[in-house]
Amino acid sequence: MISDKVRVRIAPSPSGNLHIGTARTALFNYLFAKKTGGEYVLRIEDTDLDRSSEAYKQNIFDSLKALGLNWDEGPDVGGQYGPYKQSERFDIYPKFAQMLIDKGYAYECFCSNEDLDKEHEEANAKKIPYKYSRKCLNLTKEERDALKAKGIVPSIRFKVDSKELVFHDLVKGELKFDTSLIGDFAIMKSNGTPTYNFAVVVDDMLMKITHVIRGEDHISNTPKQILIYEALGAEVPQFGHLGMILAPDRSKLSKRHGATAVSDFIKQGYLTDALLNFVAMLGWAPSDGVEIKNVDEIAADFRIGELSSSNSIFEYEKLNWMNGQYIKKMDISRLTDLALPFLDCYDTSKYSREKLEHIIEVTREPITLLKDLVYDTQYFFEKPVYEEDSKEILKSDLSKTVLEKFKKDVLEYDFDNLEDVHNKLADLRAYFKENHGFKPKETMWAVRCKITGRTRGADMAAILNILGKEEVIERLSAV
RNA sequence: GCCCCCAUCGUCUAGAGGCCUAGGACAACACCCUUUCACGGUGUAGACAGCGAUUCGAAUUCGCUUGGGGGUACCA
Repeated sequence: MISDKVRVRIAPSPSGNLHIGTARTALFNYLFAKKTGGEYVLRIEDTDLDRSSEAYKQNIFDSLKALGLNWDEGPDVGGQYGPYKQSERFDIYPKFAQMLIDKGYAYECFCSNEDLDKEHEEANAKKIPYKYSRKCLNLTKEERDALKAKGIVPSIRFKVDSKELVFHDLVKGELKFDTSLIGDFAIMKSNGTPTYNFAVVVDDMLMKITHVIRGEDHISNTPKQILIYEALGAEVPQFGHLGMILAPDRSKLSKRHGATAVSDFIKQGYLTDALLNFVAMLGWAPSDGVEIKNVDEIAADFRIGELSSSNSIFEYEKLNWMNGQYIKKMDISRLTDLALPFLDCYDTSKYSREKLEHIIEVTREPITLLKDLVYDTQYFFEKPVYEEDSKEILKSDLSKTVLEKFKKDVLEYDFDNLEDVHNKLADLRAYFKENHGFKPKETMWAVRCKITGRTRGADMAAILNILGKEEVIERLSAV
């Protein structure tokens, strides 16, 4: 047995910021571990040194942590099966490759890139599927030594025998492959580093991974990997392949479609809770039909076999809606913490923390993104900027009539008493309705436009309460 | 080209032979509520890709077609 306990992993390669699709894969692994009481490990797959970078690695850490997808074992926290960075495991792979050669499952290949390119071209010209020619399969020891003496460093290829390979996928069901279609593939590059397919198997084996849950772009790697497990004499883990996330044009979600990295979404003002919740609903549905759920609730209801096996399209409408729901319901203090960085274009120091929370509280209702707050709170921090429709409204006789009275009445308002302000405004509406036949809406528009420069915004009483008497009078007097 | 995966409203999905004249959510539209925007409420519109087969009966099973996606590297 590999392990009695479920052990899953998420293995991103640091050749880019944490992609939303990778985040979803991480989520499902996390949920599965959580549900089964298993362990969840993070492994950094940086065998391709040229494309990997420290900054990307850091972004992956930060994003995963921001999402709350904390790992039990990983490069930073350690664990008994480390190291958890492939570049720190380079001494491990050659041993297993050599073992495979010794057992006759692999062989050295001295073909140059040019040789290989030629084989590819020939196959293309003949319109037949490419398979490695096995030119180096039967080289004698003398021939190999001679090649090495010439300074040629070999790669190592896995010898693929023909057979039908079947495995049961956790989400797709039974999957069949004819291995005669797979050519002998490289497991070690001539530079001494392992190829992806080899490194994953060796690591998953050594790290005692029991379930490999990943995107369906890995389906075709799976037979190769199973072959390696078998050659290594290791127990094959269970595989589960998720459908992918596609852009609205049904192509792969990429930068040209906008944000793809979790950190991009966060920068735009998406809440990590909402992001996680949304992405979970791509391919999974709650049994009670309630879609707004936190990770714990999702984990409790999670069954891996219920994952949808088809691709899903990433549309912003629902994400935006969900984000809005979270913003409306989130604890105001926490929301304020998250919102403040977005408001650094204003001098927020003129308000107390209490007042700032109050500002967020009264402006949070209609927003979908935290960055919407920048526009929506402008008139709290700066003088109003009069928009076109407001200017029009203020020009009317109706508005002038209202403001004339309001300006006088306001002296009597108890600005610190929100309820009082509320009632006084109600009186104002009632007065103009009775005496002038103005609609409540029209009365309020006059006040709102004058004070905020806009026709829309937070509750008017709250605005007056926050701004305070002095500021309100000043705005009313300004021309 | 070859191999593999997938196919229910615009989107995310429920549905595992009769409970489906196909349910929910987002978006849309209408109305209600209302000091604006919004929230909330009530409605309307909107889908089983096509064709065959199995069956008394198919969105659900099978086959083909079409469409979409993935893979086909000494990238991961």
